[in-house]
Amino acid sequence: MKTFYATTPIYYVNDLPHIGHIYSTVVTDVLTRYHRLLGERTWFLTGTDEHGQKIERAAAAQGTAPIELANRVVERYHELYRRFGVANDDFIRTTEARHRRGVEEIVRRIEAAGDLYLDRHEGWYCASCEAFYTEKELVNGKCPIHAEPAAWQSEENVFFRLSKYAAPLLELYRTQPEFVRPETRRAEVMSFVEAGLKDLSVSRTNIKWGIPFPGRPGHIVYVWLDALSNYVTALGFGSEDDRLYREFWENPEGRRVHIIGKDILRFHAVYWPAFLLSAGLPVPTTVWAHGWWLRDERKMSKSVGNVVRPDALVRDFGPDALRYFLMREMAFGQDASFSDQAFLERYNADLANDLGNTVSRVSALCRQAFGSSPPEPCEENEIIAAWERARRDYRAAMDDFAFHRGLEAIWRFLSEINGYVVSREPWKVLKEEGPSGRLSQILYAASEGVRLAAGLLWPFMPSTSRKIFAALGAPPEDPKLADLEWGRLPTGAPIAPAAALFPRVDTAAYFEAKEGKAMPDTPATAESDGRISIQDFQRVQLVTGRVVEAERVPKSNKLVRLLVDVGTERRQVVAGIAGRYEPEALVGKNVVIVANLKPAKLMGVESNGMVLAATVGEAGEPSLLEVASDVPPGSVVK
RNA sequence: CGCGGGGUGGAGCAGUCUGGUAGCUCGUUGGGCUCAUAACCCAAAGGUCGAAGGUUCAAAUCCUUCCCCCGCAACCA
Repeated sequence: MKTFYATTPIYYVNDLPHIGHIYSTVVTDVLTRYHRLLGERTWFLTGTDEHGQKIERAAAAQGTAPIELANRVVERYHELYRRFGVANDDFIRTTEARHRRGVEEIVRRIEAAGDLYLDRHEGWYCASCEAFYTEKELVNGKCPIHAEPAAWQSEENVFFRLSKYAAPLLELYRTQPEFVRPETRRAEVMSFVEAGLKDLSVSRTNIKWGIPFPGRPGHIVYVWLDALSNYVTALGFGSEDDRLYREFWENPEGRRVHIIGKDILRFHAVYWPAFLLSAGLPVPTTVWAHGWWLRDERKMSKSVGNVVRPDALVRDFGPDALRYFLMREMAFGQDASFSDQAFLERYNADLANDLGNTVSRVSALCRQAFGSSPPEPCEENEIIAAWERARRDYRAAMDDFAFHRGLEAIWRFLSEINGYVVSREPWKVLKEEGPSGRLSQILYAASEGVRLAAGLLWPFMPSTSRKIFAALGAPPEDPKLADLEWGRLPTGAPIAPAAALFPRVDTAAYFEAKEGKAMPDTPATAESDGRISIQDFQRVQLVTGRVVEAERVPKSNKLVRLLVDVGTERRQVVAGIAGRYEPEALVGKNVVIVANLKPAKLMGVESNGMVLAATVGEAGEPSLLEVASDVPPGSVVK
C-alpha cells in the first residue's frame, strides 16, 4: 500500500510564529492535502522543539518554568493552524514522554552500533557567549565580544561517528537522486560530504533542559539528535504502539518527505540520515529544501509598506488569500520577495478578477436562467478537453512539487472557461430562447468546469473550494480524485445567491488607509528639504566620555577598541581611527559618543556606541571631536 | 578569488538539470461583450535571454573567461 508521510520542521518555541513558519506549514499542508485528494493514505506531522539552553534562559528571564513558556507558544501555533486551515494529523512536542522514549531507543541503537564515544572538547570559554574561542580569537585573553576574561574549559561530550558515514551517504545521494531536492541543494550537500565529515558532538553537560543521555549520566542529548528524531518518535517509534511507525516509516512503498527551509538542509540531508543509518532505520525518501521570503527592496515612492506583516493582510483578505499568494508567488525551491504590493496585485488579478468573478458570473447565469444548477448535463464539449489537459498539467506539476505550476494550470483552465462563456453568449441565448436545453448545456459545461477547477484548488484553498462548490449547487465536501470526473455536478440543485468570494480592493486606497496609521517606532520622515524636527534630533543620545583604555583590534588596519568612561559605566566602543591616531595617544582624551546606538560587531569585537569625529578631505581622515578636559564624563551633549 | 542568490520584452518572474521556432502575470494599444466583482474575451506592439569566446546541424539552456546587481560576512558605528 502506498503511503505518504510529510513533515514540517519542528519550530523552536523561543520564537513566535512568523511568515517562515507559516510558509513551511502551508506548503506541507498543500502537499498532504494533494495526496489525500489522490486517495493515498497520508500523514501530516508538525510540532515544536522545546529543549535547550535558550528556552531555559528565556523562561528564567520571564520568571516562569520552561514548560510553561513552551505551553504558551504552542498555543499560538495551534491558533495559527486553526486559522489557516492547516490539517495536520499530529503535533509533536519534544517534551512529550513519547518523544523521550523514542529518542532513548534511537540512542540505544546508535550506541549498539558502536557509533558513540566520549571525548573532551576543550577551549577558551566565555560564559556570557556560552561559546568556545580559539587562542587566536581572544583579545588579550579576553572574549572579543564581552571583553571578559575567558576561562579554559574542558567539557566531556558524547561524539557520534559521523565520519564513518560519508561513503554510505554519498552512496545514498547517488542511488536515490530524489533524496535531496531541488537539484542545486543536492549538489551542495554532496560537495559538503565529499569534503569529508567530522564526528559530531551529540551531548552537552552544561544544560539541564533536555533529554538525559541514556547510559551517560550527566549528559543531555544535544539539540539535533533530539529534534530530528521527532519525525519517527511521533509515529510511535520506541513505544508499545508503533503501528503508525511501521505503516509510514518502514513501508517500502511509502514516501517520507521532509519539507524544510534551506537553512537547515545540512542537518536533514546529512546528520539525520546518518543517525538513521547507524540506528538501522530507513531513511526519508525526500528532503525538500525550499527558499526564503525576502523583503522587497523596491525604491518605489508609493510609500509602500516594506515590512512583512501578514497579520494585517490575513485580517483584511482572509487566510486563503495568503495561502494562495505564498504558493503562487514563489517558484517552489527558490527565494521570492514578499511585498504588500505584490500581494494586492495577485489578490485583485488572480483571486478577485479570475477566480471570484468567474464563480460569480457562472453562478449568477445559472440562477438567472434556471434558479438552480443547469437541469441538463453536457457531455461533449471543448471544455472537457481543456479539463483533461488542465488535470494532466496539474498532476504533473504537483507530483514534481512545482506548486506554482499547478496553480498556473488551474488558472489557464479558468481562462478557457471564461473564453468559452464569451463565445457562447449564454445571456443572449437566454433572451432569445429562454431556459432552453441548449442554454442548460452551455451553463452546465461552464459550471462543471468551475467545479472541477475548485476541486484542483482544494489543497491550496480548502475553504474557498468548498464555497465554490456551494455556489454551484455541488455538495460542499472535501473532494476526492473520483469526484473530479466530468459530469458529477448535480443537475437542478438549488443555488442561493452568495457573497463575492474575493471582493476587489482599491490598492491605492488600501495603502493610503494604511499610511494613515503611523507606526510608532518609525522615525518621523525627513521633510522634503532635508530638515528634521528637534524631536528627531533628540532621539540621538550624545554624551561625553573619557577614554580609559585603547588598543588596536588585532589584524585590523583601522579599528581601535576603546574603553570609554561615560560616567555611569565603561563602554566598549570600536572606532575606525587607527590610521590617524595611535592608541596610546587616545587614552585620557575627552570625546563625544553616541550612547544609544545599537551594538554591532566589527572584526568580531562588539561596539556599543560611536565616537564622533570630523571627516576631513577626500580620504575622509578622521579628526576626533574633543571636549574640554574639565567636562565630567557622562555629560549630555545637545 | 569570503559564502550564497541573481542578471530573460516597461515592471515582476518561469524556463536552464533532460539543448530544438522565448513563456507567464501586470502594464500599454486596438477591438469585442455587457451575464459577472469597471470584471471577462480576442488581437497587437514590445526581448541581440548581462558580455565575449567555445562545443553542436541547433544554445537562454552545455563548457571557458569576464562584467554587473542583491543578501550575509566584511575595517561603517
